[in-house]
Amino acid sequence: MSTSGAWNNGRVISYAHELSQRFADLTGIDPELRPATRPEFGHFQTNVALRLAKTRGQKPRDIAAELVEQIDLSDLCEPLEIAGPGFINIRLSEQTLVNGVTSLLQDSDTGVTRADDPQRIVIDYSSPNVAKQMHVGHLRSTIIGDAFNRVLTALGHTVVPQNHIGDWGTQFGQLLEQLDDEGVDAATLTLAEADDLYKRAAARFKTDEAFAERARKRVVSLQGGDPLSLEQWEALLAISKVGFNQAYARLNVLLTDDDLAGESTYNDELAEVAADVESSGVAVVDSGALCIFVEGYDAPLIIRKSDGGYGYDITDLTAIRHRVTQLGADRIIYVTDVRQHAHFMQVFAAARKAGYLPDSVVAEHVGYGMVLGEDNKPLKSRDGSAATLVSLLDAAEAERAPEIAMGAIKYADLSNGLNKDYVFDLDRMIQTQGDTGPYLQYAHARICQVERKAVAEELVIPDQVTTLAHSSEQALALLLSRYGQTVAEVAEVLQPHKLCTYLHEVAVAVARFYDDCPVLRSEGEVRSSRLGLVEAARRVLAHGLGLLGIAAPERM
RNA sequence: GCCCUCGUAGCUCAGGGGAUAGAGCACCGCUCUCCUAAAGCGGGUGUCGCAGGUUCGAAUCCUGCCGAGGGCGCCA
Repeated sequence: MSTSGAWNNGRVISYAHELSQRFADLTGIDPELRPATRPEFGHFQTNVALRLAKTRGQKPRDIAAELVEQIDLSDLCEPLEIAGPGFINIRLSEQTLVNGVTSLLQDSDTGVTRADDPQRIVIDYSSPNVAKQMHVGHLRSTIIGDAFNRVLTALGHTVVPQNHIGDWGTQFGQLLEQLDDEGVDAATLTLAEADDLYKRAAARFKTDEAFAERARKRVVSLQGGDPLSLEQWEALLAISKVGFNQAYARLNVLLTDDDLAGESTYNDELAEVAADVESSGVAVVDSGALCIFVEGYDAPLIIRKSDGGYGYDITDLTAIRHRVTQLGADRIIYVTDVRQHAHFMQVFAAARKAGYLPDSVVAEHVGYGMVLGEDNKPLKSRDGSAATLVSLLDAAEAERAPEIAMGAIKYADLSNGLNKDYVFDLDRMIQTQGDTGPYLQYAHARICQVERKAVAEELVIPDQVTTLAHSSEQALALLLSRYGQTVAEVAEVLQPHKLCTYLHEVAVAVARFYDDCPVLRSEGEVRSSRLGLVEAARRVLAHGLGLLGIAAPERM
């Protein structure tokens, strides 16, 4: 690779990677190549000389001079410069930037390179509760998980989404009793009506002891297979799916009914798993309950409750076993509320102990923070319960066209660090100024406009560029060359905001280029190259927004 | 009590061993007979919560403390 320049078997390669490799070959250490912190420092910088100074016992600037003498980057770069205490500053040549944009234009994957070792990756996300409306928390899980799905798929992995819906909890006893008491046929309800009915049932459960007793018994009979109860349960499931799918369609997420794998899925395996961990000695009976104690945690996982029932600990454990043995997962990603972090860490540890999660399989919990209202408290609806997902989508669509509104909401959610809470500020997120979804969409739409006019003038959108003389052209070209690497990083660290930050930088560079460099009013080779550059930028924006699940409209 | 996360500009947040700590918003100017001004350009702010330590170098790593939020046996 070290002599292949900007090309690698026709695939787009990262300059950062290439340069990094050459310094590593020469020095034997990671050069920690970084984008330059200031434009006058060039395009990239490395502190490798500073870091070698210690072991070599030489002055950093002397080492830098030595390295600059030895390394040959003339096929890619301008002459290297040594600055400050011993930094080596690297500036790519215009020809290198030109080649980079051309290779991007000729790459059907827009610079995203497929993984060498494609994996089967299970992502557990969305996970709404049956007979309840989706709320803000599900919004986050759904769009974050959807972004992971798209990013990992783009890198060539096989993603197996698992929508772990809450379809088997104790709430069903209350629901079914309430249905009977009100004489309601579950199949006739909407999801919102079912939600209301559940709220009435939950209120009664707290105050009406006779009702509570009936509800508890009803759970037992449902889980014992009572045909009438099962029929009602299935009806609730059916109307819930309708509601979920409406929300997924509006959000344009990839989930389908094929991805449903609710809690009830594992019901038949629970007794077997309990028996297994008990006989292997991984689980022990403590205070009447079957428990797995994990080092570092005071409280055990409750595999089987003292009353003989099963809870979520064993369901999650069994789900891991299923995902490893049946779904063939190499990596499992859970996208849930950050408050469940300790729970999943404990479940992973227990699963390793029980032999359900081999060391070869990576399990990760990605926790996200709360969505807050203007008052900095969890976002609530009028009645004090958590705000529904539908109400948020409605509010946004009242202000903007659907694909802009959804882009605004998704970008606002994905562009913050995941584990932080954020305030749902609709006015801010729908603006086209600032670090927002609509700003990125606008940058894309503007490029489309230029291209439409070009085509109307019977120009062709080229698949190569030949000259990039202006600093705004070069800045954009350099940024575009970092796209594939950025996507790969997001896949590794599971932090979508890094892609958001990158795409915002691209949009800013596009806007600046747009102001500085007329495309259609330029001529000849310059015009052709600018059309090519703008097309490369359009592809990166469209592709990147696509990975975030955000539409890239051609007009706004 | 134990554990986790967070504390960076007036506000919302990036950055997580390296050069003068960056964006966006807000505020004040400037730029359309010119591809969408839904934009761009210019203008200035910081005890990086506090105190020690490690290092040639710390916002970044370590320890302690302060502050905010969260989690800790039969709910999910």
